[in-house]
Order: sequence, then C-alpha cells, then structure tokens
Amino acid sequence: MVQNKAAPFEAALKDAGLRITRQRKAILEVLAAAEDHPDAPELVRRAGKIEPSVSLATVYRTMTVLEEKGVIHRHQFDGESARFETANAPHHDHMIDLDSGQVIEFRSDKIEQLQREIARELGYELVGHKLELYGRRR
Amino acid sequence: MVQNKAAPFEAALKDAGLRITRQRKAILEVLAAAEDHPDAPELVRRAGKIEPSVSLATVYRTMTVLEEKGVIHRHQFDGESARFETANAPHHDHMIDLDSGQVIEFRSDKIEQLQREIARELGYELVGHKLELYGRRR
DNA sequence: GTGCAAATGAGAATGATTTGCAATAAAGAA
DNA sequence: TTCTTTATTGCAAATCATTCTCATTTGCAC
Repeated sequence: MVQNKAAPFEAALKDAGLRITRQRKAILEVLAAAEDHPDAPELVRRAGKIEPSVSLATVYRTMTVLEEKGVIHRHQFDGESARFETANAPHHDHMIDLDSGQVIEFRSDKIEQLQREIARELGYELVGHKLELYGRRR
Repeated sequence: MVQNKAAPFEAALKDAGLRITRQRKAILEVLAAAEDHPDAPELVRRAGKIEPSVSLATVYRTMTVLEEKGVIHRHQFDGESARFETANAPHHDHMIDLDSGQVIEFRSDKIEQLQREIARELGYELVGHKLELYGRRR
C-alpha cells in the first residue's frame, strides 16, 4: 500500500481541532512531496492539479495556521517572497545560490553550539535563529 | 572643534558623484549618531528635526543608493519592516530580543570561519550571509 | 550668476500578504 | 443518512511597506 506522506500533517491538523479540507489536503500533499522550497503562487499551481479550487488566499491562510502549529517553516530569503517547507526534516540552515536562486540545505552542529553559547554570554536564552549563506558556485 | 560623524559618509557620496543635499545631510547625520537600528519612518522623524522637508520617499531612495555604495546596511528582521545602520562599524551579526525588539550586536570569528568552510564544502564561494539570533533575557 | 541634470515631495502605483463577507462544506449528533 | 453548527473557502477589497511618476526645486560645475 502506498504510504501517504501528508498523513502526519493531517494528523497534526486534527489534533489541533482543525478541519481537514480538500484544499488543505492538496496543499499538504504537495508540500510533503516537494524537494524544494516553493512560494505561495507555486503552491497554488501544484496543489491546483490535485484540487483545482485551491486559492492563493487559502494557501496563505493555511501556511499561517500550519506555521503556528509548528508544522511548517516560512523562509524569507533576501528580497524574495516567502517560501515554505515542512518542518518534519531535522533542523538545518540554508545556502542560497545567488545565480540560480536554488536553495541548498546544510547543518553544522558546531555553529548550532556556538550560537547557543553566544546567546548565553549575552544573557539570553536562544529561542530561534536564522542563518542564511549567500554564495556563488566556484 | 566638534567632529562631524557624518563627514565620511558625505565624502562617500561625493566620491560616487552624488549630490550632497540638505535631506541627505540630515539623514546621514541621524544615522551616524544612531545607537540603534531605526526604520524608515523613524529616520524621517529624527531627520525631520534637522531638516523638516525630509520625506519618506527620500529616505528610502537614499537608503537604496547608500546601500549600493556599501555605506549602509539594510536589515529585515523577521516580520518587521527594514531597519538601517551605517556600515562603518566592523562586521557583526544581530541578536534580537523577542520581548523588547531591542537589537544587540555581536561578533564571532569562529562562526565566520565556519560559514566560509561550509560554503566551500558545498562548492560555493561565500558572498554574504545573514545570522540572526532570536532570544529572551534569562 | 547661469544652466542643467540630479534630487525632491506628494501622491499614485506596486506587489506581497491579509481580511471581510456571503456561500460552502467538514464533522459530530441524531 | 440527514441535520446542525461553525470552520473554511473564494473573491475581491483592503493593508502595508516600498517604489515610482512627474512637476518642481536645487546642487554645483562653469
């Protein structure tokens, strides 16, 4: 049997007392399958193939709700509009290819550790962080 | 004699073949004196005390020009509107106090170094980066 | 002082995201 | 299944930050 990758997200919605609508199902399915970091119009495009009635407003509304529930992450790379990705993958940061716009994920435990140390030194408890590297292929 | 902190920025304008107008003078003076990271409306407010004719459009236009010349930095913290700071201080990153919105500057050579290494490992030349820590006072 | 391109203010335009509202449709109850 | 309640939706209008248009002003080189 085919395993539905979107199932855990639907469960999260249900747990939060939210309804699982056709459009949310479609959006989550698309997001769960995405290898990249699509923005809102792109989600409308992709989800529209499954459920044509998905509107831009609903995508934004859904992203807001899911972000509050911690189910997805919203990224705002430099001048671009917001992009989204599911939050099920282990934590990582992003490197943005300045020429292609492509986003590469990476993770550095050392940097994570240093960040926590720096926050503590400054008298703060680290709640979140944003690390983006911008570069060009060499 | 009182040293004009804005002088180097005016020089940069002149070098770039740009005109030193009353409004630019006022904006630069305010930015050079700022201990914080003001946004555009705040710059209008402060510069307006020196030169009342400073408009929002001019602040944005000036910030764009100065950013291109590398004289100032533009920051886009989480959901907020853009904030600015002069680029004369040595490079640093930012820690944002989630409760007060206050911005604390810090610098970590180790992290800078690690970032460069990571970029190289990924096959990229690091052109720029953005590191923001979000935390709460402990 | 003159002349002219650069710069400005005011307000219109833009683009991304949000919101109001009437219509629709989940999901539990009957 | 059908009924009821109320969350969710699409559409279009509204926001918000930022940029642009254009007529007018003003640095500044001569």
